[in-house]
Amino acid sequence: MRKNAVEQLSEYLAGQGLRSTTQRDQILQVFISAGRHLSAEELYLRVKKPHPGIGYATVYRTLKLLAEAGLADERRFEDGFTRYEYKASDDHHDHLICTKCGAIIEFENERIEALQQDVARKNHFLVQNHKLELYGLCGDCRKKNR
Amino acid sequence: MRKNAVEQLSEYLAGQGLRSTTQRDQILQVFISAGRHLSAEELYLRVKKPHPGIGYATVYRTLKLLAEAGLADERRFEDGFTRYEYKASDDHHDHLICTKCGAIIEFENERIEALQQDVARKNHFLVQNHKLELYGLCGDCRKKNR
DNA sequence: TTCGATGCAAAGCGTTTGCATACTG
DNA sequence: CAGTATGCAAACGCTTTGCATCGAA
Repeated sequence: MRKNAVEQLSEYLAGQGLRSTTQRDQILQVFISAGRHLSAEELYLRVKKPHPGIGYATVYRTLKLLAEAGLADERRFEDGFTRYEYKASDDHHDHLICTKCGAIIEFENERIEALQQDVARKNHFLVQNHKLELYGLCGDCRKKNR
Repeated sequence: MRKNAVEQLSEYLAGQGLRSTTQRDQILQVFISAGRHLSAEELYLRVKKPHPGIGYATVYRTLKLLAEAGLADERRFEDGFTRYEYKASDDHHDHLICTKCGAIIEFENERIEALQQDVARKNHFLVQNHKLELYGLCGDCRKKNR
């Protein structure tokens, strides 16, 4: 866990005139330690174990908050629901997604990003954000298929 | 409109033991002539004008059918609902999406696709499909912003 | 003590489905 | 005729919201 994620949240909250709460801290900690690409439901279930009183809505609200605070990225994959991932400061990456087992592999590729900028420039477009997903079969599923 | 799209649908239906209906043909024709990236609702509204009797569900069901028949691509953008686009046989492309006015610009870039294959190969991954979306400001909106 | 945050349940919203009826093959 | 397709409305699944209560500042 990044050493000052909780602080980063506190600062954001303070700056917005919002309040720090135990629930928000609990959710943030579980979120960070739980691994990537969680749906709201997955996070809710994980948070619920140590903190049974927590409500579904609070998880949703906190996740949106984390996204606003720059601590989480919100992504919709093709499975229809929104997943969140903890956002380390400047670590941008894209995804390989196995259509059979659901595995999600991350990758980065600077050359692709550079080409994206070329495309944008040619279209007088200013890129703020992008999303690249490759759907297919992961190594394991390819083996099993044979 | 591609000259034999209706035939292509008929063939698919026949092959699957399904039936050709006037609604399916009407929806397909409106879909093709209506331009790209339609949501089910947009298509429903457009089909409704000339064919008021048509039902919402039929549009949804037909759209899924067209996707199965290979005549349409189903995509979820970040605005939360599914959009469909008419699929010319081998015309693959990606999207620039303006976060301000909603404009969708298409592009193709072979070098990016080649690099995607490299990434996949390194991860023992077999790509079946991919999705690249660049979100940002289009030329018009950049001008207006100043 | 004020006003934002929480938890619950209900509402929203796009999409899907059950069912009686209409129509294709 | 048999069985699929349609249209309507109700159901769905994920997400958001209203409201009374709780708790941070």
